[in-house]
Amino acid sequence: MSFSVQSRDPGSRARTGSLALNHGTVFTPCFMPVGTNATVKAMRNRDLEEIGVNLILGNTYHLYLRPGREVIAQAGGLHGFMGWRHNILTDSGGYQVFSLASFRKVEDEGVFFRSHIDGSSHRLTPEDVLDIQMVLGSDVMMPLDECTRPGISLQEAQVAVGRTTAWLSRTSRRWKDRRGPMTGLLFGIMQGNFYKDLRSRSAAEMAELDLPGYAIGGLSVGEEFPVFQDLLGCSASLLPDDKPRYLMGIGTPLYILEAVEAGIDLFDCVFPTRTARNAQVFSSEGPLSLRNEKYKTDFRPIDEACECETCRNHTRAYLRHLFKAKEIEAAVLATCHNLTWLHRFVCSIQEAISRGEFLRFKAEFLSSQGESSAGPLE
RNA sequence: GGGGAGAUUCCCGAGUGGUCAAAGGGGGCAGACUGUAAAUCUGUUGGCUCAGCCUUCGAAGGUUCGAAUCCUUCUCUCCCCA
Repeated sequence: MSFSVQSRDPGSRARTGSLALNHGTVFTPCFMPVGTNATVKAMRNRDLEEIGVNLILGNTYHLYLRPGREVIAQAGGLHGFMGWRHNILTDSGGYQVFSLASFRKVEDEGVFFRSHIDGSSHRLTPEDVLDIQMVLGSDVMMPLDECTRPGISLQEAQVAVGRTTAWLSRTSRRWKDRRGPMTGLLFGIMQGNFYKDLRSRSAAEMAELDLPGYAIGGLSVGEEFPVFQDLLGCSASLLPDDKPRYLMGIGTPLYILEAVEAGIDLFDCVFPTRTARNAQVFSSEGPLSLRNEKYKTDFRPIDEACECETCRNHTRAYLRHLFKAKEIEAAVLATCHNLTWLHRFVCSIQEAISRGEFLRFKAEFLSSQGESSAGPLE
């Protein structure tokens, strides 16, 4: 068994655990920075190592289109290609079925789509997607799924979740047939849109496949926070307790706290890296928009309590200047801060769970984030 | 000394009688961003007692129902010839 629960919070479903992967053991709860194109934007591998990151996310769809599986195969896999010695989880491209909806057509056999880069036509089956991830040498592979937007009808959601489940069976069969000693783990992905019955059915059908881990997909796709909260609680409780649970696509403090409370072990999100490039940074007092005029002569670090390289060496006023001047270093420093800050935040959550004080930690954190606990955190 | 071009809202710059508080950039200010088509995108950017009114297109006069746009004079800038 690659996953084991280490401690449980008495007041919630939160737990700590360890997940043994091919490139090292990951302690959970764990936030994975997103490195879609074989790089976490604005970060060098060494920067990530210094932060303490040992699991990042890559994207099969993007890497398939560019540089292409042949290049990465010749490089001996994605780790070697990008020079990353630690773990990589690869997303399948299921999210692009959602985010690039105007470019694709979904059929039972697979996804037909036009490249967002050059418009060329492609077809990817669930088997193709698994095969590509095996070429990449992913430590955790995600199956092709159909991520749907909020507001679709029950009938549409049924079709999508049925297809996702069927694709997962095919992916699982392929994985079991072809895996060797160093093959990465395959996780299932729950879908079901915002229909609890469908979520329940999806979970039950996934569990029959007895996979090493299970993910919740199709949340945080534009729904209101209470809707997210409700579906998350329900969805997480449907997944097996002895397997890692991965909530896909969340990464703000508030969402992470909700996820951990619901028993989630892994999560990933572009939010910390993207918003850093757009001048928004986390702090213990809530998020800061570094371009704002009020920081013009604010010579304090982003967060007095943060020990990241940015906070140790630079001020808000300097960061604001770099953003205003459109200097590359602005993105580097802000990204470094956000990933460090979030990593420390998740480490604190781990410690709180170990002490059995997760709910207290959550309450204290939320009250420290200014007047609104929900607004600025999102 | 002679000839020519031009002065527009924070900047550049379009506009040549009404639909112009004035296109488009830039800059400024603010907002968004959650399995990355994102170092991106959106809003806003004269004033006020704000569905209306006032002030504004180098300055001052004038023509006209009406002018940033036409006429006169002036100021300044740039280019060419002596």
